[in-house]
Amino acid sequence: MSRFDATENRINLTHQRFPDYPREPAMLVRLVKAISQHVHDTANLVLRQYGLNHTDYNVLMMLYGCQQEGMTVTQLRDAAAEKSANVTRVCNILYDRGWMARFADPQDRRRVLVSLTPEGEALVEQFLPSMSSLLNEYGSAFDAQETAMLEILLKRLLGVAEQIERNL
Amino acid sequence: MSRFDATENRINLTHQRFPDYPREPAMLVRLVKAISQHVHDTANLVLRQYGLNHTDYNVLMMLYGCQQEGMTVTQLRDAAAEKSANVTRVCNILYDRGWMARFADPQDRRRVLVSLTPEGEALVEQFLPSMSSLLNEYGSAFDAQETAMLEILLKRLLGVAEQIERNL
DNA sequence: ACCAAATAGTACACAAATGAACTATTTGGT
DNA sequence: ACCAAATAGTTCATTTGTGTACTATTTGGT
Repeated sequence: MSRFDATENRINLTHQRFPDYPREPAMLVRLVKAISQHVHDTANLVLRQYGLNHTDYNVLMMLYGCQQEGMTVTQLRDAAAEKSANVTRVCNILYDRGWMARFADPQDRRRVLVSLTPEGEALVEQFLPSMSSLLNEYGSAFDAQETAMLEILLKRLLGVAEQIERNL
Repeated sequence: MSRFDATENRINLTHQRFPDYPREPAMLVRLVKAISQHVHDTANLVLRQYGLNHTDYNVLMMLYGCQQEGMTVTQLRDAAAEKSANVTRVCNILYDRGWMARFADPQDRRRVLVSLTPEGEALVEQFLPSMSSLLNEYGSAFDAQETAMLEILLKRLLGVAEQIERNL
């Protein structure tokens, strides 16, 4: 019995009490929230042994997957889907631990470029097996076709969510 | 051009550098995170006029959709998918504002039962139109079949995520 | 009946996230 | 050329979220 049943029952009853409350999107949004929380919590458990948390990991992975010599903090903010102030906070931590390098962008003096240090690269490659295993477990929920379908549907939902936020 | 493209490019490159890093589930997990964040941010904007934030809303909705006279804090924790300490924190706020009632459970002296006050019910019904509109906008991304498919797939992913966490 | 283990909810210290303000720099319009 | 508006990144105060410890109560095994 999933804990989500409790959530679902509440949503169904809300829809009955207030018929304009749209059951389906409410469910989707709650499911997304619950999954995100679980992933976050589990990732935190896995990453603890490396002295990291999920947010650190997200930022590090975006740096690892960067093909230029460095990326701006704004690029990192977008890729990691974190607020600017939080990116700065996490970057400070990573920098203090020697995993991140910072240098001025010669093309725009407002900008700071950030990249992984060799120690940072080594750290990432240290935790990548564990995190890959975890991700594979999530992926095991679906076959290839379902995975592709889900990616398409989620991308669409994200597109709409981004649009809604822009229009506010 | 979605900001998610930046994320996707980093994931693709990471997969090239480290082929065991599973591109598909990494994408799914990142999409879920991004959507959750957008929903959270937008909900906060919408709810601000009522003096509420997204977490408050989530808790209130679980209370509104409760058919018994009250629910235990543990039930609320499960339904709202929040940590116990956070539920207590939010309940304190709602209680202080007169939106929530608290009383002892006659059947188990460890338990506290919580429910909406009439003012709390009125508050919920005040913001329900706005939040319903927002949810309908998210739902507009899909037709009925896609919605049903997405709900099924996300429920499965949540089931796996819950299982993984239990096994740790 | 007794007692260890489990449970319920809260307090509290701390971590993580965020909004707003800020300074420096760049851009775009006149 | 000038300047207002926009941008980049950081700081900082505050809010939000969480892990752990705690007390009281209940459960389950002997």
